[in-house]
Amino acid sequence: MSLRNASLFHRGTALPPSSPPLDSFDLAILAILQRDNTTPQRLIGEAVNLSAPAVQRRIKRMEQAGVIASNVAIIEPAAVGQPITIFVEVELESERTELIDAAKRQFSQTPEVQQCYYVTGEADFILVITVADMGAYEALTRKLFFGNNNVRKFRTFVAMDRVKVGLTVPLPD
Amino acid sequence: MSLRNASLFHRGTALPPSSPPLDSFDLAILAILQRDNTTPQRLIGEAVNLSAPAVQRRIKRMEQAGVIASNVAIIEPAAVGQPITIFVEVELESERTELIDAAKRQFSQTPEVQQCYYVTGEADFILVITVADMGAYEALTRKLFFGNNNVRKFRTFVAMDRVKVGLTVPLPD
DNA sequence: CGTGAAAAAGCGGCGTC
DNA sequence: GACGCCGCTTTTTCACG
Repeated sequence: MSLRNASLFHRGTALPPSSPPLDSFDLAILAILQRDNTTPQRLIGEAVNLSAPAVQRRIKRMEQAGVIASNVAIIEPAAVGQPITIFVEVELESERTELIDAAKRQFSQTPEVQQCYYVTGEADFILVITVADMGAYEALTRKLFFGNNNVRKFRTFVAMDRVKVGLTVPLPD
Repeated sequence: MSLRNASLFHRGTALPPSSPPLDSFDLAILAILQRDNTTPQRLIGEAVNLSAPAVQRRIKRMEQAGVIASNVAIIEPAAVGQPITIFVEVELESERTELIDAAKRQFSQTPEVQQCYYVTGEADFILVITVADMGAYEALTRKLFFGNNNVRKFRTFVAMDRVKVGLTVPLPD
C-alpha cells in the first residue's frame, strides 16, 4: 500500500492542538447528548451534579472544540423512500493520487452515498449506500462503477438487517 | 420521480401502520433538521413558509411516527480517544438461525462495534468499529473472531480517510 | 393552519471560591 | 479558571379562532 502522507484528520474540522482534555463531567454530558440532544440542560445538570449554566458552558466549549461535531435529527431511511442499505467494496485500477482524489470527489457528490471511507486492505473504498430499490442500485452501479474505467471491481453486500446503527461512540468510564 | 413515497417495508423496521404520508413541507423540514436540529422552529417556519407552531406539530408527528428516529449530538471519535475506524467483513461457518442470532447479540453488546449489518453476499456481517489503537483492535479480534469458532474468517479494512460521514438521507425534491 | 399568551429553556453577567 | 445564582431574552408550547 502506497501510503502517502496520510493525515488521519480530514476536513478542516480537526481538533485544535491545545484543546483541554475532557474530564468525567464532559464525558457524562456527552453520553447523554449522543443519546438525546434535546435533553434540557437543567436535567443534564441534575444527572451529573452540576448547575445548568455550567453544563451550558461545557457544551459550548465542546462544540467549539469540535468534540461535538454537529447536532442532527436521525431520519429513518425507509420513511423517506430509501428502504435498502447496501455496502460496496471498491477496488481501483490505479492508486495514483489524482485518481484517488477524483474517486473521493465523485462518491462525495453522489447523494445516495451515505458514507465513504478510503481504506487499507484488499479494497480502496468502502461505501454505504441507500436506495429505493434494486433498480436504483443497478443504475447507480452503471454510473459509479461500470462507467468509471478506474474501477477494477466492486463487491456488493445488501443489508438484510440493521442489527446496530451506531451513532454512539463508546465513552471511557 | 414520484413525489409520494411508495410502500415502505423493510423487515423489522416497519413504520407504525397508517401514518400519513410525508408532504413537501415535511421533507423540507427534515432536510433542515438532519443538518442541524437546533435550528429554531421560527427560522424553519420562515424557510418553508409555515408558522412556528405548524412546524412544531409536524416535527412531533414525525417523531411519534418514527420518521425521525432520534435527535442526537454527533461526537468526533478522535476527541474521545477512539481515532481509528475499521470495517470488518465477517463470514460464519454455519448460518443456522440460532448461531446468526447469537452473533447479532454478541456484536450488538460490544461497545466498540458502532454499526452491525447482517448482509447477503460473500460475507454474513459487516461491522464498523472504532478503537483507540491497533492494539485494542487486535484484542477485539481475539475476543470476537478468534474466540468464536463459528467465525470462518474475517477481513479487515482500516479507514485512512473519512471521505463522507453520511448521516443525511437523500430526500426527494 | 395561524395568532397570541404562558411556560420553559437558553444565554449572559457578576460575585465567590 | 470554573462554579453557582441571579436576571433577561428567545424558544417552545398550548390555548383558541
